[in-house]
Amino acid sequence: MTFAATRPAPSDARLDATGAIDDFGAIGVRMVFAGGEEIYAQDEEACMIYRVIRGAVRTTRLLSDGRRQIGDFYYPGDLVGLESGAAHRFSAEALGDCEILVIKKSTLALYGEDGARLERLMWAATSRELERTQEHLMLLGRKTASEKVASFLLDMARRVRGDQVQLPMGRQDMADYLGLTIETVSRMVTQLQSAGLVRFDSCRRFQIRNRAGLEDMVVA
Amino acid sequence: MTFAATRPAPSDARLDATGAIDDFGAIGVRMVFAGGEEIYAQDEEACMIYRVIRGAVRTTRLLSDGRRQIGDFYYPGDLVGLESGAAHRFSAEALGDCEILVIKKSTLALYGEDGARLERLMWAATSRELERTQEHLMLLGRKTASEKVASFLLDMARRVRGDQVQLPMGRQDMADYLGLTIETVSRMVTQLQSAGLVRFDSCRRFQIRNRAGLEDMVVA
DNA sequence: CGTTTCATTGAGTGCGATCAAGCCGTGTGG
DNA sequence: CCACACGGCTTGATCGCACTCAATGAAACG
Repeated sequence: MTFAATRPAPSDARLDATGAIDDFGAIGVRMVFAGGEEIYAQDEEACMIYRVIRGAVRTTRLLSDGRRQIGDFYYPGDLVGLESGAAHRFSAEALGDCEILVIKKSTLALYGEDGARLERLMWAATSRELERTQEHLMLLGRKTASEKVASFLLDMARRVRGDQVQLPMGRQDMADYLGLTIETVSRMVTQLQSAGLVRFDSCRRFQIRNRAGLEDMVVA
Repeated sequence: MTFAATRPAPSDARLDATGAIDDFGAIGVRMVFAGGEEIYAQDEEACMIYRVIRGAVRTTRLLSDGRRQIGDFYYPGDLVGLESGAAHRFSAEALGDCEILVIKKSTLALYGEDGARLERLMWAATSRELERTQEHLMLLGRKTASEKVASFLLDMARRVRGDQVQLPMGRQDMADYLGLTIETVSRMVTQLQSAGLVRFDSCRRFQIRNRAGLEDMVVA
């Protein structure tokens, strides 16, 4: 099984227009980021929250010696940057070109009743974020490499309607999310494919061939 | 280096009296739990929150084949059980005898302005919880065994005033928190002690001998 | 067509897990 | 008071999963 790279086109973050999507109404500014661009930095003050409109985002944390951990991946509709009271523990980066609604937290207070409603939404989102992080904890602490990759692929498949799944991230990002090396991820993918559980059409596109079998790997 | 067991005395959970401590005022009921007793179960509906008054609590999650992950340890003043909207992802257990203030979430609404203030407190606590969990993520995903144990001991030492630290948990709990086996934890402790970084007077009591050296192990 | 970048594969290593004693402090009963 | 058993901790020997190092393959781009 051998697939190769797809490179994102580099470009500048551009201010676009005042955003206007469902829950967050006209609050905030829409921005466009190119693949790999930083949305906010680790240790930066956390005064904004970000909502993905199009594309995908990853949050990453770097150790001084270069080891990297990805906190989570975010997709259209998700809120990014809730993580903290003061400073961001992770940085956020565009994963391929994407469009982000940037909202200043302090402005929410100006919107009175609506602002309060949005704050409740943020709390709910923070709570869900915590749940996902706890699930991630279990995966990192107590699952084997093949279980990690199987869990990940199932999780990705859950997000889409059809059975074709398009991955917005490369193998290195998967590895840094799962606490593995890129080589191990690659081997596990090959192994899952050999076992007939999944089928990769290209390195970023797959379908599940045997959902029950895949779910059995994940234990519980 | 060889230390042995200290066994907790078994007893029943007893209802005590209506609690009355700082922020949460007279809301809630104080209860006493014996070491090892379950405070709430995995998958149980999450309608209560719990505040540690005395003793310590661990949250744990079990995989069907017995693998266990500890989410976090909680100490006096900490809120437990914020984790979720609907059902608890982890169970909570007393770690040695302890005293817990149990608060029904729905009653907070009855307290009007005060209730709203407490809800804000809960959000802040949820946010802090998320931060701690993210730190834990980094530890599980990208740190070595010795770094994990060193991080843990530093973290425990941060909680106390003097330089004598008393651990409320045994080696198995440390292992399940750090994503290691009990044997590896034991070896790393021995190793840190041989290196002159810490000194264990008994298996649950230690002091830091070389803080800078210990901090150097943790990378960043 | 060469370069670049990411993915896959192979060979060998090492860290942490597993299996198995042994140790120590505590509790129990003669 | 001592003998013994029990549970938690430590230590040793060995194993194996995932990492490391290295080479190759496959697409995208100038």
